[in-house]
Amino acid sequence: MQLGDLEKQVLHTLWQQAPASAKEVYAILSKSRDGSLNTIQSTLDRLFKKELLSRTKEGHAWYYSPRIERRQMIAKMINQATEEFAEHQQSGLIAAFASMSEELDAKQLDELEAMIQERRQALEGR
Amino acid sequence: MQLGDLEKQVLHTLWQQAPASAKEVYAILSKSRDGSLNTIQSTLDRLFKKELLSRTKEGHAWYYSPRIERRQMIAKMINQATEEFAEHQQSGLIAAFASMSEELDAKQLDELEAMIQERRQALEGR
DNA sequence: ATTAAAAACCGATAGGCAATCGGTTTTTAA
DNA sequence: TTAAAAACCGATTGCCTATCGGTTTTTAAT
Repeated sequence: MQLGDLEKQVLHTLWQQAPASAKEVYAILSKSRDGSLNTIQSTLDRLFKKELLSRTKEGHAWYYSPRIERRQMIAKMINQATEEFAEHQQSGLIAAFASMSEELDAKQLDELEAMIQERRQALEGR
Repeated sequence: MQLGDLEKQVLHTLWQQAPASAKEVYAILSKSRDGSLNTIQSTLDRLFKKELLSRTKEGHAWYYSPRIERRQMIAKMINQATEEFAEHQQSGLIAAFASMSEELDAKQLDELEAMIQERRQALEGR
């Protein structure tokens, strides 16, 4: 899944505020970039066709929402990256750790462990 | 950094066996794909210009090697993904964990913790 | 119902980049 | 010196994003 710059900006916008119509997205993005409403519209359309957005008709216009959360998107990208480059298919996160641990300091390791604990709790509570 | 399919295949090849000349890479890749030596040559050239490969002249031909290890490449892709999509720039790995932990089971958590321990050892030993 | 405005939809175009390869120049070694 | 090998150059194709003009469809007001 390859995303262009504008597509990413539109996704960002919708993660902050959804659902939103083409006009609304345009209103937000036109503060920081040029281009016409039509361009936003076809970008929304492209994202919709890529199944990254859902949409419902509210009154007159389509209202778009992301189909996946930001963090799921990140997870997806990480899985994609590791699939493409890792030797043996391991869990994306395990591969990620193997690849990045050398840059982590003690504090970040603490942070990670805290998150692991949290996750363990969540697993137990079922 | 955007990489095409062939570029990835060439990188894979060189991670397995480097340095290698265009001819050597071609010999390996032509087992599983069509295309001419020239195509491999220009792909190597593109990767070289992208600074993903280094090369030295050994005798008659250029011999190419990856400039970064596989795992560094993965780390790079992960950092790129998180930069593009994360809200606040946190460490790529921390973002990754936040994004992916929900899919981890107890066994994988154990694995992660083991790696964290290893990393702690490495940090102490200095 | 009619019509004007709003929005969606369609199609064309430009630009960037990977992949591809023919042909030419340069290098090497016999 | 020259034939073979390799590098280098340039052109082409195809794919995809971004862009927007123009047309059709939908909506809402009179």
